[in-house]
Amino acid sequence: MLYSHLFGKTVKKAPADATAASHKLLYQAGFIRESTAGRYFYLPLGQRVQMKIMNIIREEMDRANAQEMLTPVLHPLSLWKENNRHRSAGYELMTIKDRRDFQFALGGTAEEMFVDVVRKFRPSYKDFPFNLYQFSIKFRDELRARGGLLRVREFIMKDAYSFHIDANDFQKEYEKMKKTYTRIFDRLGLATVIVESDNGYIGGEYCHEFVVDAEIGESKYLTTADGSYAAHEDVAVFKKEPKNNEEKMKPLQKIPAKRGTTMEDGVKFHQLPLWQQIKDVLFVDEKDRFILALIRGDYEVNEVKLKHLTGALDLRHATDEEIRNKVKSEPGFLSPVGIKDRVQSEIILVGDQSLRTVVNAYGGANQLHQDFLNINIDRDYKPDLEGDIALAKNGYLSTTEKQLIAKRGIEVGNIFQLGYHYSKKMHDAFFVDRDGKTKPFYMGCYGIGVGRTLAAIVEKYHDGHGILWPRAIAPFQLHFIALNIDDPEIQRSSDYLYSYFMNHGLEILYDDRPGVSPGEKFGDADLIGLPYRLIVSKKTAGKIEYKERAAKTSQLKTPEEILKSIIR
RNA sequence: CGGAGUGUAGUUCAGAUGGUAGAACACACGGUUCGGGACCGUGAGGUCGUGGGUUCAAGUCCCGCCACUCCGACCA
Repeated sequence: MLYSHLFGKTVKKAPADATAASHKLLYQAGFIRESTAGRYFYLPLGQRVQMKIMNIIREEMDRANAQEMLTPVLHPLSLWKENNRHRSAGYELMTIKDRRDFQFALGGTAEEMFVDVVRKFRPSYKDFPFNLYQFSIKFRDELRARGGLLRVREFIMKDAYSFHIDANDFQKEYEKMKKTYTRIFDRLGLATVIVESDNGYIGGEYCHEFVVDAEIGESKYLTTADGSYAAHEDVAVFKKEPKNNEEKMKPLQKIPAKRGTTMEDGVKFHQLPLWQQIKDVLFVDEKDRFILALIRGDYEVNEVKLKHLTGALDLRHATDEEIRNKVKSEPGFLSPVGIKDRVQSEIILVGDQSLRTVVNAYGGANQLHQDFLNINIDRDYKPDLEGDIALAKNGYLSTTEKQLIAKRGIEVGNIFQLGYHYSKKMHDAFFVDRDGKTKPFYMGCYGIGVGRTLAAIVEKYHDGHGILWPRAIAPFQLHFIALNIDDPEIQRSSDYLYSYFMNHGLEILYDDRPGVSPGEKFGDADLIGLPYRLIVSKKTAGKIEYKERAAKTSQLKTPEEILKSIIR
């Protein structure tokens, strides 16, 4: 490729509001441009990288016997309605109508489509298992796009869906995909952590994220130093050590308490530890039920766990007005004790197991400036539901007594167990088994965000001057700079070398621009970040200056020597 | 959804108190330079996000809308 013909050029300044390194560099180096928020043009350089990433994913998926196909981007909305997912995913699902008023969803993920195409064949048990995948544009109506390619509203995703006759068979595929993904990210130069996580609106019972460690990432997870445990904050569990269980229960006492409304105010007023306080967080779900989450004072409520325990799809915090008028309590003084007698509408008391690690707890008394002392579970209140609704944090102990470390990372891929989540809800999603009976098929799905992976690579591979592309995905291998190209002799030899390397199958970007200063050409080469830089000038005297992007020094070599060091 | 902020040339920004739209970079042409983002000259490029209002006069003041960015989505 002649640089002089390359569409998209480097610029000195990145947009003022770009904060992510990958965003700035991909912009400055001419790989991407924004269309509207969260929708990007991939310029020729960017698209070359994207294609290379896709090809690596494709090779590894094919190696794992998955089969590539393609589904329409517009999904009939009726399909999404079969399992009511248009509602649960409604907040980020986009819909569109054609001229006949036929409604479509702009696909954000394609489980329904793949179930639909599979059931068209009325499969037999003999046809299983199989794994189908595609690369296609996915639409997510994100509340907020962020960090260049890191969180966007439109992107290419590799999504795969596997179909099985039972859980056993699926389990093998799940493990195979874990290995395949690790191989893929390995080849892309990314070290990934496999993190247990929440299925969210995709559904199913368990799943894992592939996370690249990075401060800029949005995925919060907890891990142990030895890596034996890694789980997303949404699902991470930890040990809730007993506090004062040996203490004797004292009688419940109501006392005046002129204090502020924070947990800290309670600690100061009563001169008692934070952990002895009961934290009461009132939520309202999508059915307008009140949900009072109860937890030991030094812990925080994990909303994802709370949703799972209560079956709520959507939670929001109750307003002060609701606490006063509907629950007949007082912000900052909520208490499970006697609260059911106050509320007319439905209220569900959800207790965290940590409540059982304390006796004689204290907290509000559902009235302004009134507190209870010596509150005891079972005696003074009884949760309707009890379980784990606590948020794991840095420094807590894992269930195996190891320190948990909180980290952030970029979620570049994930694998989901779907089980019967779709096949039981959608009609005809079955196969005919050996015994002649129809049974729902068992599913899994597996996704990789291509653009986000690209951004994650840049986050990992850059320095103060620009990008350092790993060779496997660099848009070109060689950045060939001709200085003094106005000299016909140099022009002739550069042109010759350009074809020489091309003819040897190397991808080469030839900076043939006349009248551009050396400094500018070097700057552009560093910014674009191809793995090898070659220079020809008056000074190189028949040889070529060779330098690897990350290296400090260069050597003079012959074309043959360069070929040898590059084609390893 | 809440809070904060920003919309002026392709980009980064400047345009106190209202009075004929500016710079730098980038771009085009000419010339000089030529191993770490050189320089001189000339030139082209803007419905000041959008709609309304106040005013003799609005980029500037007021109101609505739109777009975009950042923070938060949590302790009752």
